[in-house]
Amino acid sequence: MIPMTVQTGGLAPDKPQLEGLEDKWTAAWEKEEVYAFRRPQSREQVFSIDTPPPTVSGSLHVGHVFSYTHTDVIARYKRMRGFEVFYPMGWDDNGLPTERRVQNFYGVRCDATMAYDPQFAPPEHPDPKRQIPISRGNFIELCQQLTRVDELVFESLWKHLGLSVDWNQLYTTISPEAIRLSQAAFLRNLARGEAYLDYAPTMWDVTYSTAVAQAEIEDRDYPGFYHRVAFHRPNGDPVYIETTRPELIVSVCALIAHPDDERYASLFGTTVTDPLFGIEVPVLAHRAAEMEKGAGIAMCCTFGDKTDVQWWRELRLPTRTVIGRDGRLDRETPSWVVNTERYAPLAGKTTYSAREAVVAMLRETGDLDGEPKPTTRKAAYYERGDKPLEIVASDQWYIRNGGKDQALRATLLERGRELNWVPGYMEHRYEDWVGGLNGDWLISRQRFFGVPFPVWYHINDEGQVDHRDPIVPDESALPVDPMTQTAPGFTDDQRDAPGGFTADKDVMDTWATSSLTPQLACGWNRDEQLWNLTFPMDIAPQAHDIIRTWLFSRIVRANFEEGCVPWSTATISGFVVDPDRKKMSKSKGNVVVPTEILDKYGSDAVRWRAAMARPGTDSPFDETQMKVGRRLAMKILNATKLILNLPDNNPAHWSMDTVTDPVDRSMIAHLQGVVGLATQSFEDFEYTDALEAAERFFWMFCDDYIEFVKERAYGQNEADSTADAKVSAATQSARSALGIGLNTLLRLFAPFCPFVTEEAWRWWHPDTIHRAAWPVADEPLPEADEEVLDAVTAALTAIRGAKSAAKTSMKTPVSSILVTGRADVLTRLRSVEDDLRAVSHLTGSLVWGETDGDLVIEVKLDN
RNA sequence: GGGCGUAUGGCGCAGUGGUAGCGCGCUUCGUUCACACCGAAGAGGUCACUGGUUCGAACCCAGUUACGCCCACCA
Repeated sequence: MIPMTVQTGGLAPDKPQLEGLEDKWTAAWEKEEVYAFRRPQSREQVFSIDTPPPTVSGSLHVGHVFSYTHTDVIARYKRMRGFEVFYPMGWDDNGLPTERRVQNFYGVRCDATMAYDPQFAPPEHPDPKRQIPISRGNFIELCQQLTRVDELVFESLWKHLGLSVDWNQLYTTISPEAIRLSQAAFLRNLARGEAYLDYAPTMWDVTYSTAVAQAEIEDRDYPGFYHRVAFHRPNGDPVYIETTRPELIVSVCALIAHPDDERYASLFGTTVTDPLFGIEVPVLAHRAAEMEKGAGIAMCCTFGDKTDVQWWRELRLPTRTVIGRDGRLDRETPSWVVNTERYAPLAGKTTYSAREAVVAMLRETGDLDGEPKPTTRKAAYYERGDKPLEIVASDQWYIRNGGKDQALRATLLERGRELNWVPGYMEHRYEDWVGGLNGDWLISRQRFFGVPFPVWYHINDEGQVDHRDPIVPDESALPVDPMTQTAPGFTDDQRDAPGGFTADKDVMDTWATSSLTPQLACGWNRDEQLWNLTFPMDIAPQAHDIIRTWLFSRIVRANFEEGCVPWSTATISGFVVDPDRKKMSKSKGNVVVPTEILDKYGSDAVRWRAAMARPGTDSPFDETQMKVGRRLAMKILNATKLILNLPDNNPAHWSMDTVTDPVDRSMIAHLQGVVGLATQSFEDFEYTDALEAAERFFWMFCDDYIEFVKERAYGQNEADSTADAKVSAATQSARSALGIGLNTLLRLFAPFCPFVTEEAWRWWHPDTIHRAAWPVADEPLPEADEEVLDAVTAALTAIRGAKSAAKTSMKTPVSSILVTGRADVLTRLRSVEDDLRAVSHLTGSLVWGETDGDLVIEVKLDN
C-alpha cells in the first residue's frame, strides 16, 4: 500500500491552500476514471441511484446543491464500502419548460402550420415581446441547441461541487433513446389497457394552450367579485344567484340547489331564463349544492369549476363550451344563444374583458342586484403559468393511476409501504396524495418539444377522424414521429385524406418520460446485462415536493411494467428556505445563487453545510455557517501537514503494533467507537450523524490529543540521541497513533469533503482516497483504556483555565501542579505524566493526592 | 376543514425518563516551532403553554397556542 520509495517527513507543502482544489482534483478524477461504473459480477456488488434529472431550462439554486450533495455523500460512502456505484446523471430537457425558455431566449414562437425553413437563423436581437413565428421543425432545433448549452453549464457546476457522478451514464429526456423508450412503454401500457384516450373536461392553461395534469396545479389567491344576478321565472319573478364569473352566464346549463333547501323546493322541475341571452335552463336539485354558500343556488356552467363538471356528468347536462383553447370567448355565436345581438360584442373577447362587458349589460338591464362585492378567491393555476386555468373538454391521453380505480389504488398504496422511507414520516405524504387522487394521470400536452404519441387515427370516407381504433407502429420501428412518418399500411398521400389516416399531434408531458428514469438509466430493453445489475435500484433521492409527482409516477410505471417498486429506499431531502423559513422562489426574489457561495467558501465548505441538514428537514440559509465548513477543511489540511512533516516521520512505519503509550491507545479506542457510529449512521442514511461524530472527534483530536502528545511526537523528549536514525518507542507510538488517526479521519471525512481529503491523502498515497476502503472498527484494541483520554482532556482544561484566568500565554511555565482525585483517575494521569509535564510547561513539582471527589487540578504559575 | 412536521441560550441545531449540550455570534486573553482561513477561557437557557403519568419529564400521555409544508373547499 505504501510505496517503497515513499519520502519521509516534509511530505506536505508549507502553506496548504483550499483555492484551486476543485479544478485540480476534478481533472485528476476524470483522468483516473475514479467514479466510472465498472460492471461487477453480481447485483449484490452494485449500489444504484435514480438521480433526479434536473430541468436544464431552469436555474439551479442552493437547494439543488444541498439535495444533490446529500445523495453524493451516500454514493461516496457506498463506493468506499466496496460497492460499484451506479450513479448516472440525467438532464430533463424535454417539454414545456424548455419551450418557454426558448421562446424567451430567442424571441420566437412555434407555429405548427408553417413549413420547415432550413435557412432559418434565430434573430440577433430577440424581442421576447414580439415573438416571431417559426415552424415546428425549426422550433425543435432551437430547443435542442439551447439545452445543449444549458447542460454544459449544469455539468460544470456539478463537477465543481464534486458530485461523484459517472458521466459515461449521462442521459437526457429528449434523446432518441428516451423517445424510443417512452413510446415503447406507452405502447405496452396501451396494449394492456393502462393507457387510454378520453374526451373529458380537463384543466387547461390558456397561455400555453395545453392541458395540464392534477399534479402540476397549484391554488393561488385571485381577486374577484361576487355578482348578484337575477334569472327570471316564466312569470318574470327573479331568482338570484351569486357568481364570481358572470362572463360564464352564456354557458349556463342549469341552476342547482340542495334537495333539502326549502327556499328553492318549489322551483325544482321548473325552468328559468338568464337575464341576457334568453337561455332557458332547468332548476335542478343536487346534494353537492351548498345551502350556505352564496345565494344557496348555483349557476352551473360548462365549465366554471370542478363542481360544474360533477353536475355536468351526474345530471347529464349539455356541453356549452364558450371559452376556447386560447382563453377567449368563441368567435361564432353559440347555437343555444337566443338573443344573438347580446353575444356579438362578446365574441373573441378574453374572459376578463368579457366579464366587464357582461357586467355593463347586467347594469343596463337592471339584473345586477347591488354592487359587486370584492372577494379573494382561490383559483387553480398551472404551476408555471400566470393565468387561472380554464376547464375545457377535449381528447386527451391518460394513464391509470388509481384515481378512478380502488383496486389499483390499493396496489399503489401497498407499493408505497414496500419502500424504505428516509425519513419515515415522509410516507404519509405519499399515502395522502395517492388516497386523494380524483382522476387518472393526464399525460398528453398540446405542445411541440416532447415525445410524440406513436399513434395515428383512421379517417373515414366522410373525412371524420375516428379516435376509437388508433393505429400503432411495431415496437421495433420506434422511435417514430407520426407527423412526418406514415402510418403502417398507408402511403403518405393518404395523410389527412378521407379513407386515409391522420397523426396524433400531441406530445407526452415531460413527466411521462421522467417517470421512466429507472428504465432509461438502467438500460431497460436495451442493455440486459446492465439492467440485471442495476434494477430495481437502491435509492431514489428527491426533495419532498416531488413525492406526489416524480416519485409517484415512477412507482406507477414500474408497477405496470415490472410489477415491483423501482427502488428499495426513497431518501427525501428538505428545502433550503430563506431566513424567515419561507420557500425560496424566483417570484419572491429570495433565491440564493449557488456559484457565489461555492466560489466564496469552496465546495467542501458548502457540502459540509449541506450535510448538516438532516434528511427531510428544511434548513434556513445562513451564510455564516459556510465559514464553519471552510474552517474544517482548512484544519484538515493543517493537521495533516503537522503529522506528515514531523521530522523524519515515515508513514511506512505507522503500525498498530508500535502504539504502546496509554494515551495513544486510548485515542485509538475512542476513534474505533467513532468509526462504528459513523458507519451505522451511514447505513441508516443518516449522514448528518456520521459527520457530527467524525467532526466532534476530529476537533478533540486536534485540540487535545495532538497538543498533548506533540512534544513526544517531535521526539524532543529524547534523552539519548545516539541512534539518530531510530526514534524512541515512545515517539514512534505517538507517530503511529497520529498517523493511524489521520488515515482514518480523512476517510471518515472523504464523503463530505472530497477535495480537501483527496489533497491531504495524496501527499502520501499514490491512489485516490475515494476508492480507499471505508474504515472498520471490528477489532477491539486490547488493554486500551478509553478513559485515559477523558482524564487528559479534563487536565488540559484545568491547566488552560488557570492560564486563561491569569490572562497569560498558554506557553507560560508552570511552577507546580497539585492533582487530586480518585485513585483510578490518578493512575491514568500518572501513566502519561511525561506528556502532562511537557504540555503544561511544568518547571517544578507534580504532586498527586488521592481523594473521594472529582478530579481537581491546582496550577501554580511562575511569577 | 384534513394530514404531516417543528417549537431547547441572540441565531442554527443535538439531546426520547436520571446533574441542560454543540457550533456560530458575544466578552476576555493569547501569535513567530500545524493552523490568524488561528488557539484558549468565559458569560448566556425556569427546554412554547396547560394539565396528567412517574420517586424523577426537554423527553411519555392529553389538550392548547404559534409557525412551516402538503391536501381539500372556494357559487
